[in-house]
Amino acid sequence: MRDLTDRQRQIVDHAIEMIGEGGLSGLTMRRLSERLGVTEPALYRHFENKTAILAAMLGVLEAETYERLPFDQTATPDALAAHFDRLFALLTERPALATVVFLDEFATTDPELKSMVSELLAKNRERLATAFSAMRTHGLDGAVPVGATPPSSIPDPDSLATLLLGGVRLVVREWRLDGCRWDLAERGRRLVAALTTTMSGAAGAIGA
Amino acid sequence: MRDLTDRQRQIVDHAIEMIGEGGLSGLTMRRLSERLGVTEPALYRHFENKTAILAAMLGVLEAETYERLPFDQTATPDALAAHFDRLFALLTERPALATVVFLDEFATTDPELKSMVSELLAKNRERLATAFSAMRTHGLDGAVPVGATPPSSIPDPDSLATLLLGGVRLVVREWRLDGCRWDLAERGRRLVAALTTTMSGAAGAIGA
Amino acid sequence: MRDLTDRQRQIVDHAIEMIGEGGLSGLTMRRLSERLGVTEPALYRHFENKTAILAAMLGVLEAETYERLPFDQTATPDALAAHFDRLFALLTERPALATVVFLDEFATTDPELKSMVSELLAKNRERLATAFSAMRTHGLDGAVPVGATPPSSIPDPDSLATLLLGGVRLVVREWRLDGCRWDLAERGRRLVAALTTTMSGAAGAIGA
Amino acid sequence: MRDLTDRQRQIVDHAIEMIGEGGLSGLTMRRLSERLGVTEPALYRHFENKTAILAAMLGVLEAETYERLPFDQTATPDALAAHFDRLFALLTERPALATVVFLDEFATTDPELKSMVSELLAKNRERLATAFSAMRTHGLDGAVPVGATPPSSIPDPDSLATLLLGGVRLVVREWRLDGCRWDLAERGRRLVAALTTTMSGAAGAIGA
DNA sequence: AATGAATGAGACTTCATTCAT
DNA sequence: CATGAATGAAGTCTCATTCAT
Repeated sequence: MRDLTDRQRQIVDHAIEMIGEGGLSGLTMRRLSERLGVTEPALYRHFENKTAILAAMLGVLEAETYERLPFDQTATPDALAAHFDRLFALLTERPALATVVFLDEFATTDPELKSMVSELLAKNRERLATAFSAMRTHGLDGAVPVGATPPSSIPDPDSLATLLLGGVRLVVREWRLDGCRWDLAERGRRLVAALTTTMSGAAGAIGA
Repeated sequence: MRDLTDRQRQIVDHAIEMIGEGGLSGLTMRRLSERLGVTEPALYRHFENKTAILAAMLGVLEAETYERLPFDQTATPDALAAHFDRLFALLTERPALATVVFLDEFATTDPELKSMVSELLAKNRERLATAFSAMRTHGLDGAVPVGATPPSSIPDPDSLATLLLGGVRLVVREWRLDGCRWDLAERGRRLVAALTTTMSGAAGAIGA
Repeated sequence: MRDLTDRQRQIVDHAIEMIGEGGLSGLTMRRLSERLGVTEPALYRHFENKTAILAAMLGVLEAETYERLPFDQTATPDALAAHFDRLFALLTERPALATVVFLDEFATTDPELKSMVSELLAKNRERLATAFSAMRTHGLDGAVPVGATPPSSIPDPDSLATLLLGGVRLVVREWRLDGCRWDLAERGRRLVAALTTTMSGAAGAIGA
Repeated sequence: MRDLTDRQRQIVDHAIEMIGEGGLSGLTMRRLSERLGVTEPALYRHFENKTAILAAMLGVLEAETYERLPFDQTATPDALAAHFDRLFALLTERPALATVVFLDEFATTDPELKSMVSELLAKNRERLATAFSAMRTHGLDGAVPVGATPPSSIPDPDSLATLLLGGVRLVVREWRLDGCRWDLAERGRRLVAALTTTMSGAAGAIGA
């Protein structure tokens, strides 16, 4: 994903906002150009396609999400919670992202974008799964010395990752559907806690 | 709107299939009529407009999903697992539903549909939440006598419901994105198990 | 080429006329629809594509040209002359055809049409070549009895066909470029005569 | 307009190549500028507009064709054959010219170009006609002394010129349509021979 | 109950060209 | 001499919908 020019970045930003407001179908070249105060053909000087705009958007999202939400080296429940706290804060601050980040509509529209979304999704889940794997190895508090018996009761990291990511997606989605009227951060924190405390209980049971 | 005629039901069925193939944007009145072997105006004999078709579709989905997937009275982890097993079987058998059931695209298109989707989603989650509540009250095996101390380590039923529902949605979504090429039932079972066994561990720790 | 409906035929006729006036680039869906007194989308009820219209046009041209210009069984110079007389009369009567019949622009626009044009051209030339072959076999007046030595001085039928067809095409083209201001039939007759009399002379020389 | 600058010449050359590849509609200012490695406005430094480029192109073609294909003073069949041999060699070497040289599409686009094409065509034909006239006067081998009775069987020089030029154009066109896959020189030689030998036969018959 | 024909709005895209820098 | 940014006009095509029959 080559670096975007200022204008390109501007276009992408407006596109995100528009999708936030009216979904993917709310983003048309015409309306996008109007919002930028130019005519439609002007957009084509900066992007080859509408698809190119969407692709750039995915790139920006990936960069922004990953850079603004770096994953802690130490994979503890607290680190996880902090990570998602930052995510919820970001989405609260810029709700349009909430529509776009979890954008599965893309999948049906353009085959080219389909794989991009697919990959992005997979990468997200793998990062989480890796974190859960680490917890299994080093203990939930990261304190288990190397070589010690892992608390094997922590199950299938992949499934845990799917549960957490899916849960987060769902809560964000409901928040959007409800017009962002309630406190996403609070509800989200409870969600993440629900998983991590359950795990703590389970791990503690064995560790005891 | 209730009690669809045969023809209406036929239309809705084809619509489901078409959305399964090409997403919401893959469903056009033209293509729908072609698939039914009639012309477009014919559709308007049976439904007022496209929105009405989608609304009817949601109704059918609700009925079909809920009727074919009755919730067991006994809210035990096993009952949950069985429930979702049935869901995965249904989706494997008729993959088009996988696209439609979790259709959030709807939200952006039509305000009328938006609330329908919202409600459907909420109802789903509440049913699950109720189940988790019951587990908290009666123990995971449903054997805790009324009045006994609940295993309080089972957290926030709403969050658990969101995690499970979200996780299921996500796994189904990935399955579709991958072209339904892997075994949804197997992967899904692992997912549900991941949550219930974690809960068992936690509950057991305290109960012991 | 399935039979065209009345409306389709109407569209094709107007298309021919428009190409006659402004070349292939003079034919736009917008202008075509305007001339028919309808809006653009109406055209798409009758033809899938602009290409489909052009293809139908080629079909009509082939039919009309070949049916209105049947080739005499007896392949004599006079028959040839008569044939082309009919062609020149047809073009004079409906000059738009002159632009379309020899339309090579098609070749560059649409790969699908390219082969249609190619074939049409080849068929035309082959018919002529067959006629020249017959002359070689049966004599220019068709009177040489079977088995007699052919007047071998009549050369390469294919080349003769190319010369004649090419000459006719060129004269028609010049006529169009000059705004159809001179007598195509007269000039065309001289052209055909130039070839056939030359052949007569040559054949006579040997036959003598 | 005369005496193109280096840059102008470069532009025209690329334009020829592009028309060769995609027809007149394959030549756009955008693509032309891309191929030259500059932006569009740069082209307007060198030519007033697209028409000017095409006009310059016609000029170049005329010059190049006529200069590289000088007409022999002696108008004999052999000289004609040699002339066209050189033409076929030129086209084989640079097939793009084949599309451009006989470019009648031009006629429909721009009235200014229309007359240029018309004139070019006429000049071509007249040169040939003059040659045929000379043959009529001086005999096919150029040996008939001035004042002798011309072999009157050689008909209408104008028509002969049209036949030959038209035939050549057609054979070149078919060669292009077939993707330049066969030997143009060989096929072209046969074509020219077909006319000249026919004439020889006819003339010989009388001359004898 | 269905069709044939049409429509208004609007989708994405391309073209030749211009203007300030 | 060239660019970056933009434009007006126009291109083909699709969509949901309507109306007379």
